[in-house]
Amino acid sequence: MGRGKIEIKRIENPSNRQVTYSKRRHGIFKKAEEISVLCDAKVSLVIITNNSKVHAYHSPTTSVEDILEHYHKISGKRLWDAKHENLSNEIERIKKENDNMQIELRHLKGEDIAALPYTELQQLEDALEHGISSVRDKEMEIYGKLQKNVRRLEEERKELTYLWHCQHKQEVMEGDMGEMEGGVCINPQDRDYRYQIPPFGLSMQPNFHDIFDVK
Amino acid sequence: MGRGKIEIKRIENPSNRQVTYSKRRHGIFKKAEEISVLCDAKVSLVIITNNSKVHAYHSPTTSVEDILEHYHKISGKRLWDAKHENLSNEIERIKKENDNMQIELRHLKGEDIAALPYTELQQLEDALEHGISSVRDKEMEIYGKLQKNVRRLEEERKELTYLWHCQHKQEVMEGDMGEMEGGVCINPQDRDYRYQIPPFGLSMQPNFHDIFDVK
DNA sequence: AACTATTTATAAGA
DNA sequence: TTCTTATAAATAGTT
Repeated sequence: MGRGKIEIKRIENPSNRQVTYSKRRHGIFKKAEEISVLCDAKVSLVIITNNSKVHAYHSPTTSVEDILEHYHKISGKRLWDAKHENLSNEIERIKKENDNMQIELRHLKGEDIAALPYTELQQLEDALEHGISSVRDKEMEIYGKLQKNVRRLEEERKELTYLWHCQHKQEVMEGDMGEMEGGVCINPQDRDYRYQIPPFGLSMQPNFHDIFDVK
Repeated sequence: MGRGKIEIKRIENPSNRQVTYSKRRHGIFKKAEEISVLCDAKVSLVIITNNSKVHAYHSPTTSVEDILEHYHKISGKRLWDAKHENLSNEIERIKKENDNMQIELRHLKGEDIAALPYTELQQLEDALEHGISSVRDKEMEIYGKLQKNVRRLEEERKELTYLWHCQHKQEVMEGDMGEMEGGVCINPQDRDYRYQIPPFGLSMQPNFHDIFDVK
């Protein structure tokens, strides 16, 4: 039906193919509508081009879902039932896993253990022992780092306090009799923490973050 | 396109409708195949008559599922009904829950705690302390019941041994001088465990099940 | 996007 | 039903 007969095989020229697609799509959609009206039938027509463009026609009173549902029921093929079943199975599986974990958790927290046999109680006790010792190890480790941090900060504070002390003395002396050579005026070996509260605003007390940020 | 032009509206005469349906179905299926071949497109065409007969054409290389999947993705319409979405959502939710529990469990078992802040470690320790004390309470309770059970069985054994003892004596006496009145021959107050191993086959040792089945 | 020669589909009749 | 055939409709190639 055209100026010439064509062979039914892939049209290699892309623009020709595109033109033919447009024309024939229009045609087939019209046919689809006509058969649905004339013959009182439900029609679902979906076309996907090789560039993944989708064109679809569905007879007015019915949704895609309805038609496919019907199709899938009658054809006996499982379209999405399989998926549905898979999902359901997975939910079952995960829920079971969930329940087991829930039970284990509750047991570890000492709940719902009334009905447990003695041997399981002992296993539970072992697990808890192991857990608590791990946690305590970790706490000790953190505590150790904390102490090291505190010591380090303490050292720094002493150093700064000492330096401030020297500086102060020097300034006083400068006021009296001019410059003195060098900034160090006390033997470093002898230097010690003589000023409990540093007289400058900067607090040398290690704060929470300094202490706990130990990783 | 026929002997006369027809109006596109439902054909009321059922046999005419049926005839037209057959002819046009043949026509549209042919068109569907042609467009799929000529234009290298995937086609899904499903027709359902008002008597629920289903006729379908699908381009050869693709299954219904593929086309629907594609259609669903690209059109953004929901081919999968609410059920599916609900199932998917539930899976997501449960998986999340699962993950959280998994983490909590591992923590309680002393695993993966390296990166935990100190405060959480302390909470963990508290939880473990609480758990272990519950478990130990329960163990003690069971132990108590066990002891009570053992005592009870011990009592029963004594009783039976005592009774056996009387019976035995009586039988011996019967053999000598006939029947004696009553079965009890020793003051119950005085009865005691005089026979370490009962001489009958029935062992009075409480078995594992007797002891541990204490709920 | 129109046009039109030709093919194709099909309505009505047998 | 199915086959036939006159005719409507679709469309290939062209402009």
